[in-house]
Amino acid sequence: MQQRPVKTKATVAARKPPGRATAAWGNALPSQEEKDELRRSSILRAAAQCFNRSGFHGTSMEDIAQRLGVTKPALYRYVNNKHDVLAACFDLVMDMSFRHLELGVANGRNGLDKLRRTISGYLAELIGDLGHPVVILEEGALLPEQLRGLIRRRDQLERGYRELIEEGKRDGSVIPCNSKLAVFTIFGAMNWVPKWYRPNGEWSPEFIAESLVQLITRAIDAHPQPLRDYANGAPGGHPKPLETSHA
Amino acid sequence: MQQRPVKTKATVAARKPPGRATAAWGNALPSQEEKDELRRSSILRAAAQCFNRSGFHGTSMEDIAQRLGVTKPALYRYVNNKHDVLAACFDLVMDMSFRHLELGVANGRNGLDKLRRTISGYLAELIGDLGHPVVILEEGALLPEQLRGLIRRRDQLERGYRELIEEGKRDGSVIPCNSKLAVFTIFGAMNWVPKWYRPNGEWSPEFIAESLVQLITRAIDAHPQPLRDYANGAPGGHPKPLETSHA
DNA sequence: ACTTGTATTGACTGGAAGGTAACAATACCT
DNA sequence: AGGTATTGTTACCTTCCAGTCAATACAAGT
Repeated sequence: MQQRPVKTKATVAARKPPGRATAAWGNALPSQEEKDELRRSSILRAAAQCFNRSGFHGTSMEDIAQRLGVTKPALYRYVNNKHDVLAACFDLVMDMSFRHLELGVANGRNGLDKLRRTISGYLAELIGDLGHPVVILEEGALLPEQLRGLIRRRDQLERGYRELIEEGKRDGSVIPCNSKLAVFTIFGAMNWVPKWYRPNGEWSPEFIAESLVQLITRAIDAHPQPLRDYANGAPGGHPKPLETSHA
Repeated sequence: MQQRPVKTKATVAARKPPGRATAAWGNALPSQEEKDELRRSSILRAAAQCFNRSGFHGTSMEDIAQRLGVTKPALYRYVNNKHDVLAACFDLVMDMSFRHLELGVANGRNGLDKLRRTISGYLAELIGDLGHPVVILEEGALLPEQLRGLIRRRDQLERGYRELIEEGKRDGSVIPCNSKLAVFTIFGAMNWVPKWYRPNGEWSPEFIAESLVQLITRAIDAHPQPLRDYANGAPGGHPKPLETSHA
């Protein structure tokens, strides 16, 4: 019996288990569904890297395949089409964003502290692994219904950020300000990172994440302190590839 | 005698003047070169709008032509190819950026004030006319030599910003901070504007530009004051097209 | 070794888009 | 009106790319 290729999570779940022993090796080695999902997320990571570099339309499916050492048709066993790949990337970014928002809300002591933790977590993950789907640009490439879904989630995320700012205003940790504009400013500063950050640069990821958080949140901090640990003096630093320079 | 189409400024300058009277109407109506240049910049404006919305690869030459009410081949009378259009757009952005930097340097009273004026001027022009070529994204679409030129100019611009920050550190208007990171943060916040700003929104361009400048520069302000004129309270505001929401 | 289901590929198709060339229309001068 | 430079269009060519399919290599159980 020839089975159709596995494409979506739903399809994966619907496949009936093969006749093979289902729990040999104590489930130590990945099951069929897990292997599929592993490959699928590999594709998403590679796609995100390409999209970040060249944009959606500037990336071909062969580019993605090449990065994985396979050929284009192999991808289509795990994804339906290019638009779904982009949408899935956006989904992952939003998942990650909400995760850090929840962490910040849970652990922060006041509005500003919650916001700091949220931003810090997001930045750390963003910087630590650019393979992570950033893809904040190119939303316009989504199909209309996909775009609607993304906008709904992004608006929800922005509301979460704004609520932290409003909370900070009430508890006195944040200055009076327009929370919408503040969030836009914060998002801009955060999402600009992939434009200039490159691994093997002159700063460690931790330094960058921490410094950026301090810089960004100082704009709305009711009791601004001097920045800690700022690397001052001549940047000097290591040379970088020309493509991104910023010297 | 059939003349080849006019493409570049150089080509335009090289054309010998026609036998027609050269200064009729007291030069009140545009000369040939001026007409060409007008149409050329119309193309660049339309292209920039398309690029901002859909990215370089997501925009076809027919999209640009349609926005101008002509057909694709008409464009090629004034433009060599799509990459040149993109490069020209970037050039215009850089011209504008440097113009405001020089204005800020000339008129500001100290480092921070110069920076404020620079940012304010840039933002005002950016917001006032989104037709202005923003195109900050999609640099990767440039051809290698074009990219080299852009990076050189952008690095120069960033250096100009950094020098203002350093000056502010010396004169006490700016806190000790890493000027590179500060500039990246500022650029991110500024260049994110096209992502969320739409005309006919709930705020006036002046309000947005002024509020953003205050927010952004407060991050490195040695003597931060409360924000002036911030629009507080419930955003309420007018509904916006769904595509961009941010509700 | 044989069989069965899995994973990947080479070859192909249709459509979109950059770019060109010959032709048509318009404006402008005499 | 007639001629001429200018401006724009229709038709076309070529390249690139998303997506498909039949055929092939691979893995694993028996």
